[in-house]
Amino acid sequence: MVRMVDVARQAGVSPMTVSNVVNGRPGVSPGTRARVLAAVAELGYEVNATARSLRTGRTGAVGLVLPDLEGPYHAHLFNRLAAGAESHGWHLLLQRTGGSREGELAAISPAHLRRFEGAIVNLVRLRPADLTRLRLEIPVVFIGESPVPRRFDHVMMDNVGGSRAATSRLLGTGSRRVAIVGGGHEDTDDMASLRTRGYREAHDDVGLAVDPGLVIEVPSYSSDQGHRAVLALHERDPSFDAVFCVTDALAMGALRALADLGLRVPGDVQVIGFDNGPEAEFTVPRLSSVEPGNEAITDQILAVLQQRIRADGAGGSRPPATNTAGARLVLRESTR
Amino acid sequence: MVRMVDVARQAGVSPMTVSNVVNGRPGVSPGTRARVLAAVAELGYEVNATARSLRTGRTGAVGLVLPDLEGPYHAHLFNRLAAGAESHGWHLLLQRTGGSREGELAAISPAHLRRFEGAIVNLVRLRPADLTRLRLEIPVVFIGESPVPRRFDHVMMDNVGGSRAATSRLLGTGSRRVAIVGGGHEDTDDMASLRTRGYREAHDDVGLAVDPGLVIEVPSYSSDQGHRAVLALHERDPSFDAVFCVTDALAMGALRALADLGLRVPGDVQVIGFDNGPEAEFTVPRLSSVEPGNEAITDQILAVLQQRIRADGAGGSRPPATNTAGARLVLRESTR
DNA sequence: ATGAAAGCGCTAACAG
DNA sequence: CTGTTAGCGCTTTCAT
Repeated sequence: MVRMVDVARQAGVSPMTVSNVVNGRPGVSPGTRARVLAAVAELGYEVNATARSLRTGRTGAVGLVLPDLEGPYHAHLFNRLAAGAESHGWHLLLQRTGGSREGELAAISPAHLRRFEGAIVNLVRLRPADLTRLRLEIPVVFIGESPVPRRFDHVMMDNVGGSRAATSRLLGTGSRRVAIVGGGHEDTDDMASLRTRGYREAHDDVGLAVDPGLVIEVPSYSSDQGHRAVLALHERDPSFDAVFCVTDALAMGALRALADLGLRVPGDVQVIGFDNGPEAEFTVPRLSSVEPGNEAITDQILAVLQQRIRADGAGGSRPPATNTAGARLVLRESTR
Repeated sequence: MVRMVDVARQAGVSPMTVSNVVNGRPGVSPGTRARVLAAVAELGYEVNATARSLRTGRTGAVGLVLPDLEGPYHAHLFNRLAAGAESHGWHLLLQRTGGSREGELAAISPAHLRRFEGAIVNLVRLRPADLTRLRLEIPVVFIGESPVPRRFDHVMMDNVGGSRAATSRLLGTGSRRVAIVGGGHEDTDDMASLRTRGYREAHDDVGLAVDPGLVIEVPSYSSDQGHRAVLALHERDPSFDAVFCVTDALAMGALRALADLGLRVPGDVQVIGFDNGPEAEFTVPRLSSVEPGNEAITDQILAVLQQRIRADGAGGSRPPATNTAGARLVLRESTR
């Protein structure tokens, strides 16, 4: 391995001068700079990021911690954030927790998080109580629906508003028996509960009661669960005339199940998803979906993170922010 | 930040003893160990991975370098590899190149790669000529179809065999005008060329000539390209009666385009994809696809990498291996 | 079984 | 403009 001292020797200068050249710091004469750069090229020197990081405490890398990459939503999130991070001068590295308690605890431990200058973390299993004693040694922005203690920054989408808009649309176009796939008890503030809250509010708006039999919980948000849920519902009670799925992945499974059942979409059953990923354009029929403001969310996350990273150490940092991005409905062929 | 010295002071021992306890090394009396662990718990000490890494040269992290996460294939690859890496005691971190020359060059520079103990790299833009002078300072296994110099380990799937099987099936079930979406010139060894080779071989097998008008190049392998390609082909020459898409993502777009055109699948046009991702189960109609041996590939990649990491420094490491995993056809509703 | 010394490669702070 | 000193937190080596 070629070290800075080797370059220094080769160029006949001190390591410090090499450091100054390599890092583009001012105050090096053109001649010296040229000799150093020549030595760098000749020896094929590359800075040792680990050593630099130990010395400066900065790594240039930002971590994105996600449960996994099932379903397209997280993949697109990563793509958008990676592109955005680039323009902030960071490298985004994705780490997976597997969606388990242990995986999440390990991922947010200082030992792992210190690889990064800052992190964007999406928890799904840990409860706020698990986080009360958490000491974060780097700036962290939490994303996703899992509630976190107030003292942390949290960027999320407008789950309630988006679900309410979707459900209102279904109820406003003749559907009376709207199922929600991926619904929950509304007794917590996780994704299932929040989106169920909007679903119920839309029912309240038109004076309709929610039938608990139409609120379907699922263990995960992948397509196979959507498929399975709709088949099971139809078996139990085929009276539903619309399905609101809390993710696009679930909705893709639901569309497949309706095709299996010989039901027409949107003629017999309307379907709306949530996320508005690129694949919504290519399902048969094309999927109507809640667009959660993906662009705005990406920008907000990175803005908050940059603020925190810059302010780190400096006093007067703003109080933690819970930012909510607006959602709107994108109508395609799966609704009337 | 709590350091090892702090723990040592608290426990009344030397830093070295703390190090021994924290790393589970033998030769520490039970009493001392207990006192150290108590101090660790009380102060909330976590080892500083950066410092450890600078000293030992090992990071515990393995990098996966991919162009991006467009389309489901790479996302599933990441999931599988992350799970596998876990069981080898590594953390898998995903880094994106954006699919550009500069992005790829930056990602494989020692500066970035040294964050990792080993890396799995999928290049799409760089040619072997760009890699001839490349000095890798950590073990790297290349994956994907982009050819790399012989001296590197390379794990890939059986592109030619898989494509040949898919095309043979189409030709064997009555189709005579089989288009390939994502095809290439066969003058290089990239994915498009390899899969086109199998496509041509299948034609040769039955004594049919390939119509160059049915070989459709695309700039990327996402669904919108598949959609666009099929619409354009139909406009130019609607005589095709089957479409072989070199990725599932393309095939999803193709299915959507055929629906737009009012063509029945598989009645009017048969469709086969490549990758056999989970979403192939949920398209309408369900997508027949080439299963490239995903499980086997994951295992091979990790096995080769572990071998290299363990052998690093030790002499007698085996010559670079080019492993090819077998492919087989999974038939669903989009074929007859 | 435990500890002291040295150093991984780099850069902040200061001196010249 | 350039160099010297010191040390980031940890672990290897060797002594006790």
